[in-house]
Amino acid sequence: MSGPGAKRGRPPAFDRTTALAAATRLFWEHGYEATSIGELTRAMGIKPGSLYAAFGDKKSLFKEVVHTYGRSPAGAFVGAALEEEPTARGAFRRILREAAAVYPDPSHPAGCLTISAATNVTVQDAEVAAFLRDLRNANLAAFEARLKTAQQQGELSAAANPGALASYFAAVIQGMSQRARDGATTTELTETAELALAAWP
Amino acid sequence: MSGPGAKRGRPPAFDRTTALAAATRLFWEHGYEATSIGELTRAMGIKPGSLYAAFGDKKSLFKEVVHTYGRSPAGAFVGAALEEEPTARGAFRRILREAAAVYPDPSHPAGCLTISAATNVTVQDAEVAAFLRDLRNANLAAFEARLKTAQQQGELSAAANPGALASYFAAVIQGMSQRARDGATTTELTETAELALAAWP
DNA sequence: CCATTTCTTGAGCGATGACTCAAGAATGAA
DNA sequence: TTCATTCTTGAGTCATCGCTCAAGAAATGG
Repeated sequence: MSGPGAKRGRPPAFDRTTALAAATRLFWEHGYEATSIGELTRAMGIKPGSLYAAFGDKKSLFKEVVHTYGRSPAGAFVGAALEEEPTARGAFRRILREAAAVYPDPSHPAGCLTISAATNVTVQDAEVAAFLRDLRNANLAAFEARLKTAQQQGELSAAANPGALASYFAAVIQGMSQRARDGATTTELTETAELALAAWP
Repeated sequence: MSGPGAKRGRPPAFDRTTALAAATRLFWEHGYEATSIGELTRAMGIKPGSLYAAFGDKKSLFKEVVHTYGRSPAGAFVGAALEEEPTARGAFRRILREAAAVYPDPSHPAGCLTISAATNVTVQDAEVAAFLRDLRNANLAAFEARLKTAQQQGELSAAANPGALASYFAAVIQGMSQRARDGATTTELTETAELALAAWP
């Protein structure tokens, strides 16, 4: 008797989700190139052969890590605020305050994986750096789009500059991630967030 | 006949300063670990033996690079502004505007070497990451000291929070460096700088 | 001239990087 | 039981890593 979901062959000896979470922690903490396959297999509790069979090569594993990170609470709060908050000002206030709470949270590595995991790469891994940079610049574009909408709806004055504001908030958020990795606390980053909001026109 | 400055032995076939500049470009662009000895020797125009004789090991070379970078225009403008400007507000205005001009300058790699050259390191090079982090946090402390002085001198109101302001400006500057590496232009970063200054109490 | 000193050079060291593969083990299907 | 399928395992691939060293070359001192 076999259920409809029964798989043939030997079943995997590890849980794919928890293994991916272990890989996420390592990439988050040390970045793409500074995390070796040996460290990954040890943390994930599997051998190289199993890793390559389940996730493909190192780049594929990293991209899957980034993808799931972007759907996790620590990675999705920006998009959620942009979608859920009725006003642009409310959205950026929430983004900055949540960043101040999330980035130094000791339950995971400090800062934002997308911001800091591929800063230093060799030439042959330039593709990985470009992958994260495109994600960051897509976020910047989403900021600008939200601010332009606010301007059209009258929330933001016609004299305001949506592109400049978007670039400013992006810089502040990326800086907050860096500061969290340098040891800044939630209290400190909350003060930064409130000061940053003072620039709202 | 020998001049008083005459050195014995075979003279070096390369200029130490230009070789160091070549190493600086590589570390600035790719970071500490992503720059190999092979790339360094090729860019510096010397062989490994000469490099190790002249600069010690890779860590020593990197620290010397960071040291000279900190004395170059691109690395010294922060300290110069803090010392030379009569008011704290003038100092931070100048720092932010110069950062907007320097970070995307195409005559050298984008951003700040101290901020981005050791973000992703393996465990055995944690010392290098700590070395740069200490420099960044020393800069933060200098910010706070300057703001406290301004408060004592009456430039800054007693209600203002020097520590919070220092942390805020540090985050903005680190974010501007990141944004420059992501392709932000001087125009864009100048707008960021002006918006950041709006937070001044 | 020769001796001494300093630098260059090319070969090569051991360790580690990402990655592969044949052989064995664990399952469902027939 | 036997087969087919899927996963695990350990050994091992080649390339590159940081780094070293003996031998030779280029300078000065005597």
